Amino acid sequence: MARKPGSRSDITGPRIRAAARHLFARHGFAAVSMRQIAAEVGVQAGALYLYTPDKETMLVDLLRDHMDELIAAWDAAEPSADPVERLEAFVRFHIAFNLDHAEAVFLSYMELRNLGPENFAVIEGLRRDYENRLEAILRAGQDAGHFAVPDTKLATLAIIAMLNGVNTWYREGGRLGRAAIGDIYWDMARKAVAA
Amino acid sequence: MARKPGSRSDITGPRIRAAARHLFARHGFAAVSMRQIAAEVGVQAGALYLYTPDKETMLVDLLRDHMDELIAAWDAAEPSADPVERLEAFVRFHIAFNLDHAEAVFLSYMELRNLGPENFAVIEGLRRDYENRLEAILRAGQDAGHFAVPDTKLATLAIIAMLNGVNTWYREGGRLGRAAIGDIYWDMARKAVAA
DNA sequence: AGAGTATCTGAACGCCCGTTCAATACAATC
DNA sequence: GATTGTATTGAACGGGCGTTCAGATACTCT
Repeated sequence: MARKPGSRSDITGPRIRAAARHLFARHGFAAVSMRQIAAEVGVQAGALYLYTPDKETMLVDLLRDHMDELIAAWDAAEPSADPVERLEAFVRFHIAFNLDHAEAVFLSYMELRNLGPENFAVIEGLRRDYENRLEAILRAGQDAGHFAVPDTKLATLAIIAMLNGVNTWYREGGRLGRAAIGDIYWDMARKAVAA
Repeated sequence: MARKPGSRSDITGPRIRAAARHLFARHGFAAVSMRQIAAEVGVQAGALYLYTPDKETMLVDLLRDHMDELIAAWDAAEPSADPVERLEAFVRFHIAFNLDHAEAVFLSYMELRNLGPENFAVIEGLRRDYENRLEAILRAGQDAGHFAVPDTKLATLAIIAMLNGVNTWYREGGRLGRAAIGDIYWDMARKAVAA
């Protein structure tokens, strides 16, 4: 046997990425073998190397694509210029996006330590880019007198950490729907930075 | 060679636990081999099995001991009966304890997925015990009219997630000392749940 | 129909894994 | 100083790891 009927790289490629993302998120990067990923896709391990030079590159590509998508989605949202409304939009956006990309979010926070220094720096830089967008909102609101935070950078990190927490407990079909969760977290975030 | 000079189980045991905690936190449970842990301690891999039946038990013992210590430390603190003062004490306690046990905290959040179902349930139960202590504070403050949270359980999880965030960026000798960090997070937490 | 290219297999490479265990050197006790 | 119990080695077990590559099959284009 060799090439399989119906095989096409633009089908197999995404399937490999999805399988890797799923398995890495579920069991951890180090605990998942190339053979397991291949089995999930239905190919032999050797075939993976048509799509990635090595295992670590597979991970860093997943992380970078996720961070790029996150930043692009927020930039595309283009909410109101008012800092308070912007903050509300950010809170709701962040929760919704993270719930829609739970596996990639999990990976982005858990598997950074499996990256070499240069790959680590790339992902860390993208994360900072995203954080800076929230920090700019807080600073603008502070300057306009709507917010009063003791430390802008810490408030940024505190809000993001708080919002990220949703992913650890949210289950589809649970007590609260996504809209209700957005309402609740917006209430807490708003008050936390209120003047 | 066999038994080594000066060898005693009450010395080697803690050294093995410390090495495992350190290496698991740094590289991840699955990425660390028994031989690496043994090398860090200065023994052969086989010697580890005098101290643990297997690798997973090593991890779950670390996690359970950490959670037990966390809960015992908070219960020993016995702060004021006033909900607002209790919440302030909790915020400062949680940050301080987590910074003092950064590796174990990291493990407790990252490596649960490497546990079998029964071990997972044990650690998850201890975590819930701890969360319930904060939830009780919030409920008491709510009943007394000092707090106004839209959802007590979510407020509990939101505050803990926010406080846990400190561990991801804190570095010894950084811009802010621990006391200042406690002040800043207490300010935000207080306002987030304020009536 | 035939050539060329894209896709995948299957076997192999050297290496490391978690775990077991008989042998053995030291410590503790008397 | 002899004896008993404790702590450890070092080798071995079967198996899985990431990665490479020659060969084989399926599509695509002319």
